[in-house]
Amino acid sequence: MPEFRLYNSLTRQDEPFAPADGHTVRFYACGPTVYNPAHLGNFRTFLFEDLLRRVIRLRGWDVEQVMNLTDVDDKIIKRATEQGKTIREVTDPIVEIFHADREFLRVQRAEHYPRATDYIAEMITLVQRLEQKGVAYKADDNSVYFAIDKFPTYGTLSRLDTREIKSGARVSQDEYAKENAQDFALWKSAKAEDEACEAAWDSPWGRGRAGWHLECSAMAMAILGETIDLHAGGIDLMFPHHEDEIAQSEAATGKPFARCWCHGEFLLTDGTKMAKRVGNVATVADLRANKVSPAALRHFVFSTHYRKQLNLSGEALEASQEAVRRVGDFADRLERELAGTPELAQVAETLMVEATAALYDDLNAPRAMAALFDFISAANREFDRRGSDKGSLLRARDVFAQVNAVLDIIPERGLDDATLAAWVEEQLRLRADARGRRDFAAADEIRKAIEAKGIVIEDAAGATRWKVVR
RNA sequence: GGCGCCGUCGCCAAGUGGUAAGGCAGGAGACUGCAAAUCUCCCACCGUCGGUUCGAUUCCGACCGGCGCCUCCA
Repeated sequence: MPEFRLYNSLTRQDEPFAPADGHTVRFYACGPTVYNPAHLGNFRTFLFEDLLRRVIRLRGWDVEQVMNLTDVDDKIIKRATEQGKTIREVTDPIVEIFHADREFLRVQRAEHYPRATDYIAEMITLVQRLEQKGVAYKADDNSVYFAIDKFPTYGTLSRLDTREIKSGARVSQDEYAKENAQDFALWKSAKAEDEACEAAWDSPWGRGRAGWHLECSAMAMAILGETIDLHAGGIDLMFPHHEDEIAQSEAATGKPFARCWCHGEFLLTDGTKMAKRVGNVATVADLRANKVSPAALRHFVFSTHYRKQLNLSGEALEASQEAVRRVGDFADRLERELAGTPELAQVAETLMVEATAALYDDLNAPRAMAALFDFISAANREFDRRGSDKGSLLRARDVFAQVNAVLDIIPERGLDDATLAAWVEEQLRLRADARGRRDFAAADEIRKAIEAKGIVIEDAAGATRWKVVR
């Protein structure tokens, strides 16, 4: 079995990866802040994490994955205040949308989706541990901060020299309570609006709420343990979020927080980062409105390596839509065929070897997909030769299923509409009659009528097949 | 100012020190009544300029162009 390798942001190198216990990968992925439906940029990261999860399972390991839901932060409080709601009333519907979108894009369910507000006690305990270690201090504003100069290795992940953060960087001017501009909040004292929307809790430092960075450390350690195998997220989280997670966690436990860090690159639109502030976001709702299939989006995302920026365009999406159509047609054929040639088994082995080699090589999905398309061509060729080897067919099905269990890019079938189906079958009977009479004009008329309903027909040797294409 | 990434066929995109995967689009055939699907064949010398090397798209340097992080952020 080929070695499973991942690029570790911590060492900036490809490294062999295996779970510490040799069995279960303890995996933490930073999740969404639930004040707005996640956009496709967010989902690119979740798709990359889905790929990672599925490849880990292909490799034979179990996964215990945590994805947090940040359900208390400035933006949520702002929205709650504007709408006169509690933060829970703001976040609950968004959490539902997140899961619906997630399912739509076939992102597998993680084992845990902890909400930050359900782990306040763990966060308070963590802050207390940090106070005991002397790396946290309470400021005049009743907030608690982490003193980064008490944590000498601060900056290791992002390689940002704190002394160099100057000209281009904007440092918030209003947080004067901090001893050092780089210190970050562990616990924020409550303001009136926080109380109004139920975003404040009791603590040893008075009413307040946990800082954003703290939740990930607290929940990761509470659910997965003090040293986890894998921590993933978008590249933008590397600094300061992940840097701060490392500082908090390791200062408290004295142990490494995550053995391997993985960061996914951005999705761009029109050449710039997809972000609400830029106003170029696209969502799963847009995808649905434009009838882009989830399989096509997955193909599109996986056609570029996860550590490379990817530009979203209608053209690229259409190419993926078409590519995935081919995969779907082949999947149908694989089901339909009764046997293959002996060579088909060999072709399947090649796919298995090449796809796993690519996937285990730092999740090289583009290469795995190339292997898949090579396989589809070769297998089609073998089927055209009309063999009678049952075993090779079964092997081809098995390997195709294994690769697709990772990529999951077979487009969904058209909606089951019994009335429409009956109508199509009736039309096809009429058409068959017309063709039998060699009345091709009439046959073509019928085909046109069927195609007008978004259905394409294929005259095969025995019968005529049809499928919904839109 | 600091840190980092990228520039490969019309579009998307892998990859390697010894003359470039795959997808989409396109062209020519086969099959078909015609289509559709499928098959066959065709379709790039890797941003520019230097350097290292027997040999570089692949290493080094400079330059040009694009993007990101350093602030909430997937």
